[in-house]
Amino acid sequence: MATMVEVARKAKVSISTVSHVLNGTRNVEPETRKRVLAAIASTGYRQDALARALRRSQTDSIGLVVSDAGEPAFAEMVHGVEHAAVENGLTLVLANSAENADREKKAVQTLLNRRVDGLILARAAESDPALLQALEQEKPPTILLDRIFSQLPFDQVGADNRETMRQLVTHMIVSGHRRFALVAGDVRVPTLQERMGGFTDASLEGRLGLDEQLIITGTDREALAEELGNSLRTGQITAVIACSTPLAALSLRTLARAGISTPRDIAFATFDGFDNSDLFQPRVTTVRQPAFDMGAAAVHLLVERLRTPEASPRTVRLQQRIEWRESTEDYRRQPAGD
Amino acid sequence: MATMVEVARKAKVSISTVSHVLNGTRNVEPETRKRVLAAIASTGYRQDALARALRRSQTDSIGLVVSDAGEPAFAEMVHGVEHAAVENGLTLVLANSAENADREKKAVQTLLNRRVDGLILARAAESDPALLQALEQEKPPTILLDRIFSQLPFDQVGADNRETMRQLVTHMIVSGHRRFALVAGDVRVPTLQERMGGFTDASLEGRLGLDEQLIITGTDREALAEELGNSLRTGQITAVIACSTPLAALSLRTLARAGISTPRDIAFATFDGFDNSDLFQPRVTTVRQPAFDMGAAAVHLLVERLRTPEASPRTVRLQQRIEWRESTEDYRRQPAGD
DNA sequence: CTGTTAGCGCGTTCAA
DNA sequence: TTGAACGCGCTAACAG
Repeated sequence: MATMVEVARKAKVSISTVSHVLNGTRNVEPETRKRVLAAIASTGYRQDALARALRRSQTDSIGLVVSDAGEPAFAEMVHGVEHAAVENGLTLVLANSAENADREKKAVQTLLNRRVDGLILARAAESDPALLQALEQEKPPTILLDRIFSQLPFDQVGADNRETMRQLVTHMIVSGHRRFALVAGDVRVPTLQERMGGFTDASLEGRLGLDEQLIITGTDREALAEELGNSLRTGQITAVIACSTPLAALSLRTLARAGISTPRDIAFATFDGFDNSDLFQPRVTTVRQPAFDMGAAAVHLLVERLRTPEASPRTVRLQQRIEWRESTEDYRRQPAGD
Repeated sequence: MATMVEVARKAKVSISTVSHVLNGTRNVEPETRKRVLAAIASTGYRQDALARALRRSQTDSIGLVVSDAGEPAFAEMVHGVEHAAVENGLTLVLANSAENADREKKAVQTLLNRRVDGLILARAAESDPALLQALEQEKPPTILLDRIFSQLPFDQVGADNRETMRQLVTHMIVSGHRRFALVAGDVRVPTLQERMGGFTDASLEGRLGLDEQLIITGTDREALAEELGNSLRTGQITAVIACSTPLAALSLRTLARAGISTPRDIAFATFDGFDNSDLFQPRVTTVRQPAFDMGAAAVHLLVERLRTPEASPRTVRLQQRIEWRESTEDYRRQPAGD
């Protein structure tokens, strides 16, 4: 690899001149600039971003830690982050915590060692609280993505999970449902907690009895499926709501095993959901996360933060859209009480 | 940020000793090592990967350029690459070319400027041939992922697209189909070309007439849909095969618009396909790409290449699995000729 | 077993 | 308008 020295020699200038034409950081005689450019072309010189970063103490790169690169919603977020990053002249360094506190910590360490200019964290469910405290100490510019912890002094971007869930459930109550099963999953995850919160809100407003709201929580898929299956078998429940894509898959599978189909026998809705839902049966009513936009928003917040490090933290909540489909349409069965 | 100098001073040793306990690169008295470790902890020192990389001319990072971060198959590849990367102590720098030659070139430039130790490329369809030539010149360790160009002197990993398509079509011919529509899409993409090749192979072996193999190629979605729609309306075709997820979506949508349903009226199969296919109707027969494994394989090849730069290039083809489902099962209509 | 020191390739002051 | 020279933080060769 050619370095500046070779370019300088070839162009018969000093390396400082080369640097300046490269960065446009001071005026240089058109004539000499031309010579330099020619020398660059002929040597195949390429600026060493490492040395440059070391010297400027700025890498023009950001780190992104996602908790599950597998889920489509996260993949879209990554996509959005990458897109907005290049738009802002930033390179993206990606790490995956696989929902594991230890890997998450290591990932953050690695990224910090690489001197990324900023960090975007979609935190793991069992994330070590100490991690965030440590970050508060060192205060590298950090954005929390998707999973919002409201009392934290960080910039954050998420979706209005609680409100959207409230709307979803309210609508279903209005159309006659009274006995719900909410497949909530791991409620240590703030996102899922918010969704559960929205369900509770709507239940209160709709004056649902406690026995009419079955909330299924937990980490173990088998256990979740079994609990759902059992309660389905009572025949009371008229609507199932899943709080994430994996929970939806699990729920649909459980429904199928129990010989229950939607929308004929039961109503069904989910958050996040599946791609191309309108091509397939059952057409599932889905709360779509603006995942791409969330990723992009995180980058924008980060860029802002880099510009004004002392500004007070902001939380951005993006709106979600409810895509109503047949799985919640065909409600005919009325609960016994009516 | 604390530097080695501060750690050294605090531990009353030289910076070289600090470096050596950090990297375990030479023996050091347990006593002094302890002092150093203590100093590191108390200063909150963190090794600067930039300076280290500059000095060693090795970044322990790899660059990945994907052509469409949106498609699930690519998302899975990214996932696989990331996973295998950390396993090998490598950090992943991600870029997206969005199927655009220009962005792809810029991405490669950026990555090279960052002095990544190696490159993994899932190339864009309209990728500039000059790009690869340039790479051959500079020869940074490079792996071509998913889209294989057989005559190129690079390590490559792909799937056995041709063979799998041949099997798929042969099986369908055997079960009685004779009039196919292949939605092939942009056949400049090697992957899609291979799949088309497999279709032709099977047609030959199955003695299909030329009028019995409708191959729909092109870039414009509208045009593809229209051509498929038109040929569907002739009522001759008994099987549609889509060569990628977006093409499958487009095909299913076209079928729906034409009032044709699978498997009742027509057989349907696709490559790549949709997540959780077994939960939804129609249950689509799908050739599943081992995307995660392909990503991981690319990293392994890269690590090998870094170890032995002069070894001759290898091409790895991973096997694909055909997931047979109902969309190809229910074949009753026989072509008029039988 | 430990310390001194010369760069890695750049950006940036200071002087001319 | 240009050049000389220092140092970012680190590794590794050399010396002791």
